Amino acid sequence: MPAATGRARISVAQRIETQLMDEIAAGQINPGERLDETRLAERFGASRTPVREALSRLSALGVLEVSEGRGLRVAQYNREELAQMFEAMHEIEALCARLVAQRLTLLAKARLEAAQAACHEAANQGDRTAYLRANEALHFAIYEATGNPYIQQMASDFRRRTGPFRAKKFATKADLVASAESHDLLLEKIFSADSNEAFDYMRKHMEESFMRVLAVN
Amino acid sequence: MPAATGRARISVAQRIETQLMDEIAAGQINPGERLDETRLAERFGASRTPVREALSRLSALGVLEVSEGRGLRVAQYNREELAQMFEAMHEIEALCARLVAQRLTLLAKARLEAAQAACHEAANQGDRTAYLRANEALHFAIYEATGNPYIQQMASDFRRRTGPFRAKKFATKADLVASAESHDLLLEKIFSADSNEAFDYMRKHMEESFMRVLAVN
DNA sequence: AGGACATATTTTGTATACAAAGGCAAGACA
DNA sequence: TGTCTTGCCTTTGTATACAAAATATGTCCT
Repeated sequence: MPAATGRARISVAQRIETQLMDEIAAGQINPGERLDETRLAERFGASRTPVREALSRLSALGVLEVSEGRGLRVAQYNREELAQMFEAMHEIEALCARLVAQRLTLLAKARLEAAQAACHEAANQGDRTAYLRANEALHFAIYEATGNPYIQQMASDFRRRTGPFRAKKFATKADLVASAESHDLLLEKIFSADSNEAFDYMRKHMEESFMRVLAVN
Repeated sequence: MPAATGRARISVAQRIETQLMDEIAAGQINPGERLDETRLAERFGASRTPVREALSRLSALGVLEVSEGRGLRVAQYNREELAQMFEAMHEIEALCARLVAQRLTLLAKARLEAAQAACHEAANQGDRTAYLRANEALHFAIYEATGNPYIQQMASDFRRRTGPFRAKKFATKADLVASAESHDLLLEKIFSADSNEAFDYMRKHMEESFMRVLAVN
């Protein structure tokens, strides 16, 4: 197919990959759901080749897994696996918090504060969707503030993989507000430049988060 | 990779992927080197399709990167990027050491000791190739001993990505012996169940390692 | 001789065709 | 009625063909 006109050098395979990734992270496609190449090809108006490429990459990233029988499914975890994955994410996030506390730049601090403000606004309005987005943005801002793109990447990957399971965790407005307040404390620790405190608090924050996840999964 | 537990039905694409991964990690294919689909297809006696799948997955894993112009190359890093990547690896390894110290099982301990014995043997014989393999095995044993497959995966990925740069680091027999002795201390800390000591010492060990890498890259 | 334009070649990306491996269903036999 | 077998059919994996983009090459004109 003639590549899309204009300067968009994005390949069909890439488009499909990011689209699927987004839908999976947002929980629009559920864990365990099977992905049929032919159907996807049809849906995206492309052939199976770019679809396969996208699926292949996603499975390399651990977002998809090979089904026992055959085919690819959105990765699905039992409670133990969930716990392990969240443990990994906790550790990475705590590591990030420590690093940020150690090397916070003014720019990064400003970004963190802006992200946090967005969280509070969404929480106060009880806008669940907006809060989810703002929450993600805040965490990504923390990763970015480490100044280490590899750590950032690693943390982002985990957040994406756990996305489907965290999506349902915020039920009420009170949940949102509580989460935002927890962020306040977290940022306070980070800004205090006490890296150990930041590290510990992030672990605490993430554990709380995981308990909520367990409650709904 | 969650290698299928069932039958060993290996696809051509998988074979190519692992083969390339091994060669890259071993430094047989150098960073910056360009990978030509057609040539690889020829070499593996397959068509471009499975080659593309393998390359695609490897690039998703960060082992390959898209060249500025076009095409895929083995990922190549300048000194700053190298430092960042090694920092990430250091942190992950230190994290592993801490976790292992916290939750060491007898089986894991036995495995670690066996791996360490293999290191010593290779070092004493001055067998560089054998030492490299034994060294890798020891580190992988540490990852495995965390009991967390996701952390294990993450650490393994980093080790593979940094593989090409660490490959040349052991020049003399003395280097090997020194490394093996450093491992002795590391395992001692881990076995002592003092997770903070293990964490700190692993960082130290990795820093030393990185200094060597910088010297040759 | 030098530059600009055109053409060839290389290379990537996508589509389609084809083959093989399981699963599923229907029918046969106990 | 239950189970086993057989054949179809879906789905995956690989090959090949085709199209588009980019770079390299060459030629022509000034």
